[in-house]
Amino acid sequence: MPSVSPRRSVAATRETRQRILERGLAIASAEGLEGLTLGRLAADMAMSKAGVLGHFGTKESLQLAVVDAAAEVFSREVPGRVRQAPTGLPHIEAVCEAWVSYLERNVLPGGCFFTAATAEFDGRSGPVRDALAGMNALWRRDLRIHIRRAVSAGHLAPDTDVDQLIYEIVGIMLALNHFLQLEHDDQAPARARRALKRTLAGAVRS
Amino acid sequence: MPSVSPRRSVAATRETRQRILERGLAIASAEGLEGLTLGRLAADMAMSKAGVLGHFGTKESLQLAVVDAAAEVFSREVPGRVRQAPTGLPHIEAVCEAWVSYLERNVLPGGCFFTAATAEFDGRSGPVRDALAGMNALWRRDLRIHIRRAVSAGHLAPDTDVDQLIYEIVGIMLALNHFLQLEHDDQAPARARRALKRTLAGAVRS
DNA sequence: CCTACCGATCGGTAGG
DNA sequence: CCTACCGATCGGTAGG
Repeated sequence: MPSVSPRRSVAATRETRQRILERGLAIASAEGLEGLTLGRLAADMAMSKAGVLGHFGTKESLQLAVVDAAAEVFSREVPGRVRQAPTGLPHIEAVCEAWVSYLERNVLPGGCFFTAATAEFDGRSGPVRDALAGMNALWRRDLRIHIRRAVSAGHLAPDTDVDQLIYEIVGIMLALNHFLQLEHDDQAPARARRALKRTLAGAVRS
Repeated sequence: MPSVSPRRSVAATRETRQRILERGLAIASAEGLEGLTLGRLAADMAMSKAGVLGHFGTKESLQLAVVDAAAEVFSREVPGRVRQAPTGLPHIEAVCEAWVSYLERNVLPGGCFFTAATAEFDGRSGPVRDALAGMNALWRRDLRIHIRRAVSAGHLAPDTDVDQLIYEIVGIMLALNHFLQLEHDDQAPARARRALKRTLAGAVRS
């Protein structure tokens, strides 16, 4: 007979942890990953600071967990929505459209978490910065694979500068987040789509 | 006979204030405008917190003064360097080149102050956010004027979508700052120049 | 420009 | 998961 019946079941604990992370991600997207304080998060959750901290140990662990939670949301909302798209250029177009749509729908109150957190931490050092850089690198790697496939399939020109194309796509997305968050410019998604169309058209095999 | 001989001359006080702002701008570009704390700034300046605060009154006033100082540096380094460029497309090209060069030379340790501060404050409200939004709007207005002149001069196509062009240029610059700060990618300036060339070429009168 | 404070909040710990 | 703390730091003030 196992010594069970803890105060809270493992499942309930895990659920609380997930709720904390969802709230933390929303706060961090709008107010920054450093602005996400234990006191603020605890107040939002109607918990004590110690209760929140108990799930993570340190603030840095909380920040790393929020980065992971952000990656999960992004994966679900962008690559996760286009798995059915045909390989090559159609897949790239679908990924870009899902990305624009993700920002357009304001899934997180502060826009793209990674854009905000990266700008916040790019001048620092440590595990959080490294985790953010790693996520950015992973995402670029994903893009790179799909662009290469589009070249192999003959959709894009054989001399396509893959890193140049990634650079330009990232710029279009950074601008979209910028104009949405700072100017609340509802024409920004249309501009992003136009810019993406023009940029991809310039790389199409002629 | 005026009651003069204060402890410090007006000129010396102004100079100290300027030194504080220069240091504050460097800190803020790397660690954020909120991460610029009075204690940190005072320690860097080998002054007391009260000594620093005396020049500004409140932290918010310090932040607003840093925003103004950033605008002065940017004006000097970008538009200030291309006043001799001929009106129209050559002026736009010169401005973009000065902008890339400004980021390439790492004038501020954390890259573009406005990019970092805008990302930090775009989800908030208040005078600092408003000042940053105003500076962004001023700069876009400047770009818009030069693009319109290039259209009038017949350098750019008459049906040029001015705001679309601004959007794409801003995206290229945001990406430049992103890849420089996060990846220390020394190929990023070349990519920015290539993207600018392609984008402007697409708008040239055919 | 300084010293000497203030209340509030920070991340974190002890103990239950 | 809580209460009750801790030392450090925050922005800011008083008084000189």
